Amino acid sequence: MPKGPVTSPRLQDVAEAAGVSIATASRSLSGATGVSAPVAERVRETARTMGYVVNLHARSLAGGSTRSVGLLVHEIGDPYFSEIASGVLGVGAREGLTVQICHTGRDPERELAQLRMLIANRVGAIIIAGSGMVDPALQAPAKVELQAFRRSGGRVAVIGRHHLGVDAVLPDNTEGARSVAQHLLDLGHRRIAVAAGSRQLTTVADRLSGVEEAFAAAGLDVGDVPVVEADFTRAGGKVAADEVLSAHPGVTAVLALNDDMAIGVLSALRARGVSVPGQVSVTGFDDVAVAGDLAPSLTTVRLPMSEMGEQALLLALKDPGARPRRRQVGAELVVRGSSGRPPS
Amino acid sequence: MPKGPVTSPRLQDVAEAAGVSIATASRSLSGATGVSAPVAERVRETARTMGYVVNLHARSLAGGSTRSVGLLVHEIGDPYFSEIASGVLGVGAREGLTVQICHTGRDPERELAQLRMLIANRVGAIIIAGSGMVDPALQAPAKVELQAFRRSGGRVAVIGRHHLGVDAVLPDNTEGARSVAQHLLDLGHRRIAVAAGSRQLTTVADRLSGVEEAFAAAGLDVGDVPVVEADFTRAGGKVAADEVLSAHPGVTAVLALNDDMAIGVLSALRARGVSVPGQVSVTGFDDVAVAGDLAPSLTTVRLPMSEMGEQALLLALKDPGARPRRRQVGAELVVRGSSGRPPS
DNA sequence: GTGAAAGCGCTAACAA
DNA sequence: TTGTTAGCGCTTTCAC
Repeated sequence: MPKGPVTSPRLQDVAEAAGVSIATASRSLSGATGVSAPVAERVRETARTMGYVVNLHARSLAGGSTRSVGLLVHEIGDPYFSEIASGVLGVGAREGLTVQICHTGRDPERELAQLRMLIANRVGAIIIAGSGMVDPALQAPAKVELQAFRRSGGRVAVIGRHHLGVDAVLPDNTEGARSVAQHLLDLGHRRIAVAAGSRQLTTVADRLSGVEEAFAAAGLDVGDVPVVEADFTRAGGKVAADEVLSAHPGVTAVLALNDDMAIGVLSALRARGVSVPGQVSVTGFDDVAVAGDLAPSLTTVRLPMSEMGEQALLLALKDPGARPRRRQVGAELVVRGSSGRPPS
Repeated sequence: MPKGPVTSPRLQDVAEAAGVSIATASRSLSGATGVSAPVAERVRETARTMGYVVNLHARSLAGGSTRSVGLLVHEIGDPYFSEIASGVLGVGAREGLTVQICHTGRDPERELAQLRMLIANRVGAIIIAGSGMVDPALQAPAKVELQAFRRSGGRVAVIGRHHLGVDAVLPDNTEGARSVAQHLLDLGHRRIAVAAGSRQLTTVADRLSGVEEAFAAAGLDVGDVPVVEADFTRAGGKVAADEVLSAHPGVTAVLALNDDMAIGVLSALRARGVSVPGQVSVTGFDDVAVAGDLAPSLTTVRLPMSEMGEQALLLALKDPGARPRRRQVGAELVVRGSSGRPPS
């Protein structure tokens, strides 16, 4: 952008003003050892009065190191990702790192383009948040890029299951889904519909398998359980709810595979005059901040998103291990007002 | 971070492999003119097969220009800011810019530190989102820093704050607040409490003045209207609601100055068994994505957050004008289920 | 159309 | 403790 006469003071200028060499000035300002205290202080003072700000591009070019990380999310406006981002920004600030955030829009091509951009920016670490794809082929180009990045010294961590062969923070999607399904079964529900996102998403696949596990253990025929696939969003939840109501009118509970869909389901049920949980129970997954403030408040599975973001960055910052590390994080059932006994 | 032997191919390597000079290679890859088509294509092909990725630090050092922008938000986990960020990331991606996001936590000191970091990163533009402080002294250091940044060619735009003397996207807080207050008056409410954030925030001050304007026009004594000051958050909304119920039991409507507080108010009222809008009406401000999905759905004032983010970046990207530009954005009343006539 | 060479602002040997 | 100097990887005159 700036193309004109950009004129910020350089280290050179500070050094001259302070009457020292550029090397001494550099050492003073970067807090390195080997400078006498009074000299260092004088340099810092001159820099301050001149409004000098180090040029990090020059620093990282010369020093070879970077103090920045990249974060790839599907959509920052989505609470799931914004809470993860919050965690990442938090430790980033603590560690003095700058964080570059990019949208992928769940599109492998855009993901790849943004990945390249981050690599071009020579970030020290890349965090990828959000579900992977069940089909490894879709992520193959990204994998190639990432491995080259790691070979050249970059660190990578992902949140959620991926076929990327890197450090990962893994929420226990299967167990979480099993527990919320079990919760509905315990309440006495037998006619349960699942509102799911695309089965191409590993998150959906994992959660679905947890649900099926619980159903199977309860002696239900998994084949009989309607699984409605729609967008993994609020709008998708509405679509799914409408389909459930029209195609499976006897259903007494809708188990949505994320909170966003659950909110859409609640909204669609309200619009149709179906009482929750009186006629139909609804559950979600993730426990986004607003889940507890909905009416009825949403029964869901809590994932510590912010903490997952923190963990991912911390993992990436660690010395690289010989093989990929995994940080399992718990998924805890949170029972609130949207689930109850089925109508008798 | 990476300190070890980082070895990505350099432009030099590509040039050698393609059998051209480094200058020609540079021109070919940056899409500059003055290279024959076949040569350019050959260079690009070699670069591709070698996995070459330009080093943007080197590029901006040499070229003096940057393709990155900084975005300062109070807290990315807050939907208000995450929706703004979404807009910024959107045009950023379209324009091929990287976006660095920082938290300020509404703390002038952290804001200043993050600002310095962005400047050190030599971003081309800085976007600051979120309310400013009524007291200009609190922002004085930031203002100094920003002006130096602009003098050295940087662009700046703010969202929803004044006093900084830069391009600004300004939601019409006063008019929006006036219209929602008028809405409550039209419904017949006379005993209205306001749930406000700190009056130190310009956003709060502006919205408050709109509310008072409406009240005064209706012949109400503004001094009689209880204004409860609390955190400008969900938790603050709960606190405010509790205080309203205990100190001003006759109130028939709570006008919250943002949706976050309104959600807290709704939650507190529900906990106390107060029906909305039967006994008490509640209104918000911002229209965050979830506002329409609450129960009752929230009457509020819509701000086009995502669009505000887009506008701000577009403004910053424009050629700098002689004097600060302002993009006024409308604040539109959205009547939903949380407001109704006062109990008779 | 292509190449040689001079920096961009800084860090990090190496000398003194 | 301080200074000198050689790059980091790239863009961009200026010659050819």
